[in-house]
Order: sequence, then structure tokens, then C-alpha cells
Amino acid sequence: MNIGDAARASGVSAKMIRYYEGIGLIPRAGRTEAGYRVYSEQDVHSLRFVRRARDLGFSVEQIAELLALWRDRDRASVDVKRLASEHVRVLEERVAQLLQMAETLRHLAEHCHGDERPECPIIDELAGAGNGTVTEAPYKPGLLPRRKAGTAATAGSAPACHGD
Amino acid sequence: MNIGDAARASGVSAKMIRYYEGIGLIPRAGRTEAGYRVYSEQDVHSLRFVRRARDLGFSVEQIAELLALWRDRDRASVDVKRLASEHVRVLEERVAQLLQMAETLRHLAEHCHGDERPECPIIDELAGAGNGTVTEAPYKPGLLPRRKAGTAATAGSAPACHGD
DNA sequence: CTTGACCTTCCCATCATGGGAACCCCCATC
DNA sequence: GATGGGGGTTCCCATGATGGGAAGGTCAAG
Repeated sequence: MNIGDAARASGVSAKMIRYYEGIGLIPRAGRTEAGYRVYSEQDVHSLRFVRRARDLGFSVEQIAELLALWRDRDRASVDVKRLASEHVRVLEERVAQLLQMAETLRHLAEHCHGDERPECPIIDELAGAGNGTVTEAPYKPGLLPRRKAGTAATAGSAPACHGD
Repeated sequence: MNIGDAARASGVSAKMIRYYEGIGLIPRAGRTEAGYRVYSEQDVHSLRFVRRARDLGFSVEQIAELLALWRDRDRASVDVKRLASEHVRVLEERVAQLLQMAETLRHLAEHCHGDERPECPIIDELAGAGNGTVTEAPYKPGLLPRRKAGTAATAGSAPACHGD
């Protein structure tokens, strides 16, 4: 099976399959005489494993550990559990941070008239007028990942905006 | 005031101040004869505005819009509110996705004995044994941002692990 | 006049992913 | 047998926000 088929069968793009091979996450695929990569059902199985782990938010580095544990039939389940629990912790931490942001902002937006007048508590807060709920957060780096283009950005839909 | 002072006063690193200037988020700073950037209190004020917006998870692109609205004394608050509400929507969407991951994984971890035996529902799930709660998710790209090194990674703490 | 703290620009790395160019291969159809 | 289209291959570039670091200029205090 060629890389395209493996991609369709596993849900991992051909681009990413090559990448994973390049960084050593998956073993070097066999080749035809023409240099085409060849994949077996077992390879596709591994790729699906990787994709599922990605879907659960594991990093490539963690997936490498998970793959090693998967292949090790003598693994101790405690090692898997440790990895998973740590990841859950990180995920929930991130959730808490994002929720904090969302709540602060939703609160501010609720107090914004959202009409043609310029008065706006959101801008005021950003400008540092007053107590400063936001100012507390000390400097968090990239909490938000990048977004794909075309996800219906800033224009148009302002649900329930006029009328406070 | 030099860039270092402005950085300390605003909470934005000197590195990022230069970057923001480079991409046009903030205006080109004045210079001394030696080429040093010079900042006023007003500049620091703007930098703080930027930092607060970052703390709320706005992208640089969105901050550019917010800054424009801030400077426009005739803005309509509805425009600010629209931006903020859209961002809240995105934040909450992201929270939902992360929570989904965390819950799936926590659920799996709860059913893992976490002992020396190899049996492990987490690995089984990743390997695709059975119903496949995870398999549903269609291919989400980078939902997690990168983490700084040294955030107490995968080693050590597995809270309440032994004993199912 | 030296030293050390600061500034400057420029390049590199991150992380996972896609886009695209330039080129090669295979199979089916005319 | 030629040709066309839909594969494959490698290599480079871009993303977003951020830090690291090198090489070199500047400034103030001792």
C-alpha cells in the first residue's frame, strides 16, 4: 500500500506520515524499487494509534513514549497511567486558564452596552482604568494555539449584542 | 526611558517590544543619537494595554484592532463588544474540546489498574480495541500550545494512581 | 580607561502542520 | 508506443508568539 492509501486508511495525512518518519516517531517505511514508501496493515494500525493519541492532545514526544509502552508487552500499566494522568492534569490546567480568560471577558462584555456610543468597559479595562482584574495575570506566553484560516473570524455574528 | 525600563514597567519583554514594533503593532519608537529606542509614559501605557489583551488570550491581529478602537474616540462600543464576544466564543469552544479530551482520558485512566501488570485500557483504546470513543474526533490539528521547558513534565507525580 | 550593564541587529529554534515547486513513476487509454 | 493524469519523492518556506544567543556599539560609574 502506498502512502496515500495509508493516509486515507489511518486518518494521518501523507505529509505528516513523512514527518513522523523523519523525526523517528515511526520506523522508516520499506520502499519499492522506485523509492515509493510501502505500508502494511500493521503500519496503518500504528498510524491510527498515533492519530488517536494526537486526538487526545498528546504531544509527539509523549506519543513516542506511548508507542514504546504499546510495543512493550511487559509494560507496567502504572507507567501508562502516569503518562495519562499527567496529561489530564495539564489539560485541566489549560482549561482552567482559558476559562478564566473567557469569564473575565464575558463579564466585561456583559457590561458593555454594545451600541453606537464609545463608552466601553472592555476597552477601559484593557487601558487599565481602575481595579484591574486582568492585570493580575503575570505574563502567560502562548496559551492559545494557532487557528486554521477560514474559521469564520471576527466579522458578522455578534450574538445577543444590542441591548445589554 | 530605555527599552529595558519600558519592559519592566509594562510587563512586556524587550524582545517582544521590538517584535511588536517590527510587525507594526505599535508605532516605531523614537531613538537617541546612538540608536537606542526611547519610550514615554504613554508608550508604556500602550504596552500595558497590549499585555492585558494578550493575557486575555487575544491574538496580535485582534490586538491591532483593539488598539485602533482604543485610539478612536468615536468608536462604537458595539465594535469592541463584537470582537470580545467572538473571542469568548472561540475560547469556550477550545475549552470544550480540551475538556472532551481530558474527560475521555480521565475516564480511561480511572479504569486502569495502574500496577505492574501490562493490561491497560488506555493503551487498548489507543490501539483501537473496541467501540472507540476517541476514533470519532476527526483530525484536530494543534489544539495544544507548546509548553515551556521545565514545567515538571512526565516524571514523578502520579496522584492517586495505585489502587484504581 | 576599564568594566559591566545595557542597547543594537540578525539569525536560529520552537511545535505540528500545510503549501508548493521541481521532478520522477506507473497505469490506462488512444 | 506516446501521452496524460494522478500518484509518488525531496526540499524549502510559512505559520504565531516567544526566547536564546552572537557580534558589536554605548553609556555611566569607578
